[in-house]
Amino acid sequence: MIEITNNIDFDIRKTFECGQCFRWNADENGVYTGVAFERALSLRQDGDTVSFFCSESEFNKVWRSYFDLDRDYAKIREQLCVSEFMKQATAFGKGIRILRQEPWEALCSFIISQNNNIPRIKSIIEKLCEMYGEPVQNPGGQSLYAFPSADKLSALTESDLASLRCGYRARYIINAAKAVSSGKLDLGTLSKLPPESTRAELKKLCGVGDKVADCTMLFGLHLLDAFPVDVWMKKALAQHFDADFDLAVFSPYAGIAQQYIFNYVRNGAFMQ
DNA sequence: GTTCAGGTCCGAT
DNA sequence: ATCGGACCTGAA
Repeated sequence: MIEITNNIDFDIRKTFECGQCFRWNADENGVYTGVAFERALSLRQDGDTVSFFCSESEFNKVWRSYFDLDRDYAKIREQLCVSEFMKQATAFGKGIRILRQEPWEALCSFIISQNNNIPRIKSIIEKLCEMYGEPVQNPGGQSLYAFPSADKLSALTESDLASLRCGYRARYIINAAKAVSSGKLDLGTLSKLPPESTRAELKKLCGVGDKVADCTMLFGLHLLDAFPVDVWMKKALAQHFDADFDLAVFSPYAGIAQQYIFNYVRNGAFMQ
């Protein structure tokens, strides 16, 4: 087990519940368990101490980067405090960190998320993992599965995904898997292109528009300036920002700003 | 029965 | 270029 102490800027609940990911779940004791990079992890938090139930080498090799622990979010929040609203949003979201999720998982998950609600999104993704993901070792006992590879999904047909009940998105998933698996879309080099090209490449996929492309960039490619705008963000921008507001003031962290704003308008009334 | 949910596609202007 | 309707699904 690894403990991070005196940890003033990492709140695992906020990080997992702020809407960026779909596969981390808490048990009745507040212990979160999830899977990434074909590994299961459980972790818990007491005050400013976060305990990772894994070896030190695994923590350093996988999870330190996954949780973006070497970035100074306090400093970024200072930059983002350009208005009273942003002061409130950043204060409310203090402790959120943008996860470095796997590119394919992010792309596929946000394709599934379109015009859908969160409980269904989660259940579709879990079913997808149970059906086609590789089982991972889990000291905690319960069966856990990795997110299925694009290669694996590229060999499926829409009828193979029928039991997911994901509707018209099944076609999008398989098409995207084929593009990635064949190399037509190279997720490995995508983040090295100019951001507008990255976005354009993603949007070539059927079922990937602005929102899904931006979520893939922010959450899957860790391009922190990507700024996904969904219905909640539209409302927030209309209500709390001038019409001529220039997002460039958030650069290069517009995506982190987005997450604070989204979390504040979406969860503000219910969490604290 | 209707509406809604972290949008996108497609055809009509 | 922009706009509106259709779209799988299942919970409320």
